[in-house]
Amino acid sequence: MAYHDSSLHAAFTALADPTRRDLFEAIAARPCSVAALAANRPISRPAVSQHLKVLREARLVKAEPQGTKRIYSLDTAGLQAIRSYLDQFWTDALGAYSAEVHRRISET
Amino acid sequence: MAYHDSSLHAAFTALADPTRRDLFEAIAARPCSVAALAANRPISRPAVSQHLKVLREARLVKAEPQGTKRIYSLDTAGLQAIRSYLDQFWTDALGAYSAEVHRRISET
DNA sequence: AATCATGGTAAGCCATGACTAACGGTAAGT
DNA sequence: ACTTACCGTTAGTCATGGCTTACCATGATT
Repeated sequence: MAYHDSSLHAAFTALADPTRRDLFEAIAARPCSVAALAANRPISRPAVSQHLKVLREARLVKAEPQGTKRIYSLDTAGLQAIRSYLDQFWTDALGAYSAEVHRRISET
Repeated sequence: MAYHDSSLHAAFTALADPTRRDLFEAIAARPCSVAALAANRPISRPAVSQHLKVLREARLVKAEPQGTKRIYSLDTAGLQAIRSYLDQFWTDALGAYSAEVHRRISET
Protein backbone atom coordinates (compact mmCIF):
# COMPACT_ATOMS: atom_id res chain seq x y z
CA MET A 1 0.00 0.00 0.00
CA ALA A 2 2.08 2.92 -1.29
CA TYR A 3 1.49 6.62 -1.77
CA HIS A 4 0.32 6.25 -5.36
CA ASP A 5 -2.46 3.74 -4.60
CA SER A 6 -5.51 5.05 -6.43
CA SER A 7 -8.24 3.94 -4.04
CA LEU A 8 -6.30 5.39 -1.14
CA HIS A 9 -5.84 8.64 -3.02
CA ALA A 10 -9.55 8.82 -3.76
CA ALA A 11 -10.44 8.34 -0.11
CA PHE A 12 -8.01 10.97 1.17
CA THR A 13 -9.00 13.45 -1.53
CA ALA A 14 -12.68 12.94 -0.78
CA LEU A 15 -12.31 13.57 2.95
CA ALA A 16 -9.94 16.52 2.49
CA ASP A 17 -12.91 18.77 1.70
CA PRO A 18 -14.91 20.14 4.67
CA THR A 19 -18.21 20.07 2.78
CA ARG A 20 -17.68 16.43 1.88
CA ARG A 21 -16.78 15.54 5.47
CA ASP A 22 -20.00 17.26 6.51
CA LEU A 23 -22.04 15.25 4.02
CA PHE A 24 -20.21 12.07 4.93
CA GLU A 25 -20.96 12.54 8.63
CA ALA A 26 -24.61 13.30 7.93
CA ILE A 27 -24.96 10.13 5.85
CA ALA A 28 -23.12 8.09 8.47
CA ALA A 29 -25.52 9.33 11.12
CA ARG A 30 -28.59 8.55 9.02
CA PRO A 31 -29.04 7.39 5.39
CA CYS A 32 -30.40 10.26 3.37
CA SER A 33 -31.59 11.43 -0.07
CA VAL A 34 -29.79 14.08 -2.12
CA ALA A 35 -32.56 16.65 -1.78
CA ALA A 36 -32.69 16.17 1.98
CA LEU A 37 -28.93 16.72 2.21
CA ALA A 38 -29.09 19.90 0.14
CA ALA A 39 -32.08 21.28 2.06
CA ASN A 40 -30.23 22.29 5.22
CA ARG A 41 -27.02 23.44 3.57
CA PRO A 42 -25.84 26.68 1.96
CA ILE A 43 -24.86 24.98 -1.30
CA SER A 44 -27.01 24.01 -4.28
CA ARG A 45 -28.32 20.53 -5.02
CA PRO A 46 -25.98 19.99 -8.01
CA ALA A 47 -23.05 20.83 -5.75
CA VAL A 48 -24.18 18.14 -3.32
CA SER A 49 -24.58 15.71 -6.19
CA GLN A 50 -21.03 16.38 -7.36
CA HIS A 51 -19.65 15.86 -3.88
CA LEU A 52 -21.58 12.60 -3.56
CA LYS A 53 -20.03 11.41 -6.82
CA VAL A 54 -16.57 11.93 -5.33
CA LEU A 55 -17.55 10.15 -2.12
CA ARG A 56 -19.08 7.33 -4.14
CA GLU A 57 -15.97 6.81 -6.26
CA ALA A 58 -13.91 6.74 -3.07
CA ARG A 59 -16.25 4.02 -1.76
CA LEU A 60 -17.07 6.07 1.30
CA VAL A 61 -20.80 6.11 0.55
CA LYS A 62 -23.10 4.01 -1.62
CA ALA A 63 -26.41 4.89 -3.29
CA GLU A 64 -29.52 2.73 -3.40
CA PRO A 65 -32.27 3.75 -5.84
CA GLN A 66 -35.68 3.88 -4.20
CA GLY A 67 -38.27 5.13 -6.61
CA THR A 68 -37.04 8.40 -8.06
CA LYS A 69 -35.02 8.96 -4.92
CA ARG A 70 -31.55 7.65 -4.23
CA ILE A 71 -30.81 6.85 -0.62
CA TYR A 72 -27.17 7.34 0.30
CA SER A 73 -25.62 5.31 3.09
CA LEU A 74 -22.19 4.53 4.47
CA ASP A 75 -19.71 2.31 2.62
CA THR A 76 -16.91 1.15 4.89
CA ALA A 77 -14.57 0.13 2.05
CA GLY A 78 -13.12 3.61 1.73
CA LEU A 79 -12.66 3.95 5.47
CA GLN A 80 -10.86 0.64 5.51
CA ALA A 81 -8.44 1.82 2.83
CA ILE A 82 -7.37 4.77 4.95
CA ARG A 83 -7.26 2.77 8.13
CA SER A 84 -5.05 0.07 6.61
CA TYR A 85 -2.72 2.73 5.30
CA LEU A 86 -2.39 4.49 8.65
CA ASP A 87 -1.86 1.21 10.47
CA GLN A 88 1.51 0.68 8.83
CA PHE A 89 2.87 3.73 10.65
CA TRP A 90 1.94 2.43 14.04
CA THR A 91 4.69 0.56 15.79
CA ASP A 92 5.59 -1.21 19.03
CA ALA A 93 2.79 -1.86 21.49
CA LEU A 94 0.26 0.17 19.57
CA GLY A 95 0.98 -1.83 16.45
CA ALA A 96 -0.11 -5.02 18.13
CA TYR A 97 -3.55 -3.68 18.97
CA SER A 98 -4.18 -2.06 15.62
CA ALA A 99 -3.17 -5.29 13.92
CA GLU A 100 -5.73 -7.12 16.04
CA VAL A 101 -8.41 -4.65 15.00
CA HIS A 102 -7.40 -5.06 11.40
CA ARG A 103 -7.67 -8.82 11.69
CA ARG A 104 -11.17 -8.63 13.18
CA ILE A 105 -12.31 -6.21 10.49
CA SER A 106 -11.07 -8.52 7.78
CA GLU A 107 -13.34 -11.25 9.08
CA THR A 108 -16.52 -9.34 8.31
CA MET B 1 -14.69 15.86 16.59
CA ALA B 2 -16.67 17.39 13.72
CA TYR B 3 -16.03 18.07 10.06
CA HIS B 4 -14.77 21.61 10.66
CA ASP B 5 -12.07 20.63 13.17
CA SER B 6 -8.97 22.49 12.05
CA SER B 7 -6.30 19.98 13.06
CA LEU B 8 -8.26 17.22 11.39
CA HIS B 9 -8.63 19.30 8.26
CA ALA B 10 -4.90 19.98 8.21
CA ALA B 11 -4.08 16.28 8.46
CA PHE B 12 -6.49 15.22 5.71
CA THR B 13 -5.40 18.05 3.42
CA ALA B 14 -1.74 17.19 3.96
CA LEU B 15 -2.18 13.52 3.08
CA ALA B 16 -4.47 14.22 0.12
CA ASP B 17 -1.44 15.10 -2.01
CA PRO B 18 0.52 12.17 -3.53
CA THR B 19 3.86 13.98 -3.28
CA ARG B 20 3.28 14.65 0.41
CA ARG B 21 2.28 11.04 1.05
CA ASP B 22 5.51 10.02 -0.67
CA LEU B 23 7.57 12.35 1.52
CA PHE B 24 5.65 11.27 4.61
CA GLU B 25 6.32 7.59 3.93
CA ALA B 26 9.99 8.24 3.28
CA ILE B 27 10.33 10.10 6.56
CA ALA B 28 8.39 7.42 8.41
CA ALA B 29 10.75 4.78 7.05
CA ARG B 30 13.85 6.74 8.02
CA PRO B 31 14.37 10.29 9.38
CA CYS B 32 15.84 12.46 6.65
CA SER B 33 17.12 15.94 5.74
CA VAL B 34 15.45 18.22 3.20
CA ALA B 35 18.26 17.99 0.66
CA ALA B 36 18.28 14.20 0.90
CA LEU B 37 14.53 14.08 0.27
CA ALA B 38 14.80 16.37 -2.75
CA ALA B 39 17.76 14.47 -4.21
CA ASN B 40 15.86 11.42 -5.43
CA ARG B 41 12.72 13.23 -6.53
CA PRO B 42 11.63 15.07 -9.68
CA ILE B 43 10.68 18.23 -7.77
CA SER B 44 12.86 21.11 -6.60
CA ARG B 45 14.13 21.56 -3.05
CA PRO B 46 11.86 24.55 -2.34
CA ALA B 47 8.87 22.44 -3.37
CA VAL B 48 9.92 19.79 -0.85
CA SER B 49 10.36 22.50 1.77
CA GLN B 50 6.84 23.80 1.16
CA HIS B 51 5.37 20.31 1.40
CA LEU B 52 7.23 19.73 4.65
CA LYS B 53 5.74 22.93 6.04
CA VAL B 54 2.26 21.59 5.35
CA LEU B 55 3.12 18.23 6.93
CA ARG B 56 4.65 20.03 9.92
CA GLU B 57 1.57 22.19 10.51
CA ALA B 58 -0.57 19.06 10.33
CA ARG B 59 1.68 17.53 13.00
CA LEU B 60 2.49 14.59 10.76
CA VAL B 61 6.23 15.25 10.85
CA LYS B 62 8.54 17.22 13.11
CA ALA B 63 11.92 18.87 12.40
CA GLU B 64 15.01 18.77 14.57
CA PRO B 65 17.86 21.19 13.72
CA GLN B 66 21.23 19.46 13.52
CA GLY B 67 23.91 21.91 12.44
CA THR B 68 22.72 23.56 9.23
CA LYS B 69 20.65 20.49 8.48
CA ARG B 70 17.14 19.84 9.72
CA ILE B 71 16.31 16.21 10.30
CA TYR B 72 12.65 15.42 9.72
CA SER B 73 10.98 12.53 11.55
CA LEU B 74 7.49 11.18 12.19
CA ASP B 75 5.01 12.96 14.48
CA THR B 76 2.13 10.69 15.46
CA ALA B 77 -0.16 13.51 16.61
CA GLY B 78 -1.53 14.10 13.13
CA LEU B 79 -2.08 10.40 12.53
CA GLN B 80 -3.95 10.18 15.79
CA ALA B 81 -6.29 13.00 14.74
CA ILE B 82 -7.35 11.08 11.64
CA ARG B 83 -7.56 7.77 13.44
CA SER B 84 -9.80 9.17 16.17
CA TYR B 85 -12.03 10.72 13.56
CA LEU B 86 -12.42 7.48 11.59
CA ASP B 87 -13.06 5.47 14.73
CA GLN B 88 -16.40 7.18 15.30
CA PHE B 89 -17.75 5.61 12.11
CA TRP B 90 -17.01 2.10 13.20
CA THR B 91 -19.97 0.40 14.82
CA ASP B 92 -21.14 -2.87 16.38
CA ALA B 93 -18.48 -5.50 17.02
CA LEU B 94 -15.82 -3.51 15.24
CA GLY B 95 -16.55 -0.51 17.41
CA ALA B 96 -15.62 -2.42 20.52
CA TYR B 97 -12.17 -3.23 19.21
CA SER B 98 -11.45 0.21 17.83
CA ALA B 99 -12.49 1.67 21.17
CA GLU B 100 -10.02 -0.65 22.87
CA VAL B 101 -7.26 0.48 20.54
CA HIS B 102 -8.17 4.06 21.18
CA ARG B 103 -7.98 3.50 24.91
CA ARG B 104 -4.53 1.90 24.71
CA ILE B 105 -3.23 4.70 22.50
CA SER B 106 -4.46 7.28 24.97
CA GLU B 107 -2.28 5.72 27.64
CA THR B 108 0.95 6.59 25.87
C1' DA C 1 -50.15 11.07 -21.79
C1' DA C 2 -49.04 15.02 -19.35
C1' DT C 3 -46.99 16.81 -15.28
C1' DC C 4 -44.21 16.72 -11.27
C1' DA C 5 -40.40 15.20 -8.41
C1' DT C 6 -35.75 13.70 -8.10
C1' DG C 7 -31.11 13.78 -9.30
C1' DG C 8 -27.03 13.29 -12.53
C1' DT C 9 -24.30 16.07 -16.12
C1' DA C 10 -22.11 20.14 -18.85
C1' DA C 11 -20.27 24.73 -19.32
C1' DG C 12 -18.24 28.50 -17.40
C1' DC C 13 -16.34 31.32 -13.59
C1' DC C 14 -13.46 32.01 -9.71
C1' DA C 15 -10.53 30.62 -5.77
C1' DT C 16 -7.05 27.62 -4.18
C1' DG C 17 -2.78 25.27 -4.42
C1' DA C 18 1.57 23.20 -6.48
C1' DC C 19 5.56 24.44 -8.88
C1' DT C 20 9.98 27.16 -10.30
C1' DA C 21 13.25 30.95 -10.00
C1' DA C 22 15.33 34.21 -7.13
C1' DC C 23 16.55 35.87 -2.70
C1' DG C 24 17.93 35.98 2.28
C1' DG C 25 19.69 33.92 6.51
C1' DT C 26 22.34 30.89 9.51
C1' DA C 27 25.97 27.39 10.59
C1' DA C 28 30.26 24.99 9.38
C1' DG C 29 34.82 24.85 7.02
C1' DT C 30 39.22 26.97 5.23
C1' DA D 1 36.59 37.04 7.03
C1' DC D 2 35.26 34.57 3.07
C1' DT D 3 33.17 30.78 1.07
C1' DT D 4 30.26 26.85 0.97
C1' DA D 5 26.30 24.11 2.34
C1' DC D 6 21.66 23.86 3.85
C1' DC D 7 17.07 25.56 4.20
C1' DG D 8 13.00 28.73 4.57
C1' DT D 9 10.35 32.44 2.06
C1' DT D 10 8.53 35.36 -1.67
C1' DA D 11 6.70 36.45 -6.30
C1' DG D 12 4.65 34.91 -10.11
C1' DT D 13 2.69 31.33 -13.28
C1' DC D 14 -0.23 27.48 -14.37
C1' DA D 15 -3.29 23.66 -13.35
C1' DT D 16 -6.88 21.78 -10.40
C1' DG D 17 -11.19 21.84 -8.14
C1' DG D 18 -15.64 23.71 -6.12
C1' DC D 19 -19.64 26.43 -7.17
C1' DT D 20 -23.80 28.01 -9.91
C1' DT D 21 -26.92 28.05 -13.83
C1' DA D 22 -28.97 25.51 -17.24
C1' DC D 23 -30.25 21.27 -19.19
C1' DC D 24 -31.59 16.29 -19.64
C1' DA D 25 -33.21 11.62 -18.10
C1' DT D 26 -36.10 8.66 -15.34
C1' DG D 27 -39.77 7.20 -12.14
C1' DA D 28 -44.24 8.34 -9.83
C1' DT D 29 -48.90 10.53 -9.95
C1' DT D 30 -53.34 11.95 -11.73
